[in-house]
Amino acid sequence: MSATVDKRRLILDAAVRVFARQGFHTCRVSDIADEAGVAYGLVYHYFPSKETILDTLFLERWNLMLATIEDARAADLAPREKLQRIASFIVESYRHDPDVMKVIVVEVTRAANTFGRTHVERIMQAYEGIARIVEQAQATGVFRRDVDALFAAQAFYGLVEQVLTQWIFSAGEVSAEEFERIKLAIVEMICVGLDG
Amino acid sequence: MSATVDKRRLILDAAVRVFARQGFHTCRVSDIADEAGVAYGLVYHYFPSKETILDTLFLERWNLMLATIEDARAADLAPREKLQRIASFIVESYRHDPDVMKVIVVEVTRAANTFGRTHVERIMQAYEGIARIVEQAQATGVFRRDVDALFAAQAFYGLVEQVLTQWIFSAGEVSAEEFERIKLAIVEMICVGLDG
DNA sequence: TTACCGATTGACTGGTCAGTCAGATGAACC
DNA sequence: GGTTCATCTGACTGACCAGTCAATCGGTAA
Repeated sequence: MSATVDKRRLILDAAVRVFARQGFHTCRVSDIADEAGVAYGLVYHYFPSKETILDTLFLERWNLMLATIEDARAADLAPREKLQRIASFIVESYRHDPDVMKVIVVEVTRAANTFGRTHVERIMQAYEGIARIVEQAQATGVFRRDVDALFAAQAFYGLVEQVLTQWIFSAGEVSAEEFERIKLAIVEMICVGLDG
Repeated sequence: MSATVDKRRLILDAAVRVFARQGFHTCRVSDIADEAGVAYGLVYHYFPSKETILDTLFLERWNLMLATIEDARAADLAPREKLQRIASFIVESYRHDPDVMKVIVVEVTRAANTFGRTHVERIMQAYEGIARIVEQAQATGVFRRDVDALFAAQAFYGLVEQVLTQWIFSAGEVSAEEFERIKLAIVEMICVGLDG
């Protein structure tokens, strides 16, 4: 760790870009090294394996997410505002660094079935945190009681992830208005539904 | 194509199991051949590449899905029943062959970003079909008009996919009651929302 | 019986790439 | 100058695997 540049960080940031562009399985470790402007071997000085890099990237962001969910849950706010905070956090995460969210959604969340049993647990923690918010709202009568809380949490998270997927697919720039509009639309959709 | 066994079909079915178990990138073509009880070379007699096998599996099922969506849209039913048909089709698809749905959710959506631009288009067709159902329901006043139809379609599909993901995660058997319960819960959630 | 041809076999090849390692660099300190 | 140690370098290796291909099998028809 020098005063000039943190090479470890440099490698992580490069890896995000490469994973987002080429996909985890398709890219080579040398691509990451090149993108970071660093020698091949240095990657293995800081990380024991290619997969560890992906794990690190995922955990850095996901832990922030879990913290946000817990903060929202514990906050003195209406249930709707709590969900709003979480939706906003995820949308802002994408806005600030689309590549990280793309990698998380495409490479980790979806792939968690095939490998990394560890991550499944961490991913579930997010659902459970959101479910707890729903339960509390049901207890106070703000939300209907005849919906399973975990199911509601899945609906919420599923919608958010779908929105990100849509942005990832379209590959074009998303406008500031779109970000703000969607943030509100997500919560509105989940709370009120389609019936007119 | 003999009267005894269709080897091509045998290979496709084996591939589904292998992809679901090991993941597309992680498995070897020889794993597929072994699983099918067929010589390695025969795989390449029927398919030009490993990726083509995945494409074929995806298209077989996705085309059924697009047909179901179009049928539902054109049917003389309440909008809610139309959505119900689609949700039921996907849930039943999972019930009947979880491996196929797992591969589609996990591998194809992932691949759609990195390569296979073709698939993105086909995937979008599903959203658009659902969106058309929503639009029609908005036109007749059954659904609220202040929700973007494509966004509503995403919410619907996102929830369904999330439910599948949950079942894939849990890796245990899902009961018949659970399947029926969830089918209804999906549509209820999308139409009515959480507000009490 | 023979000739033909698609189905089937599995050994082999050529290229790829994750991870290793022996050594270079340079900063800090004596 | 010399010693030490973390940082850094990139050529190399060993394993792996998608895809090829020459050979064999077996059914059909002349």
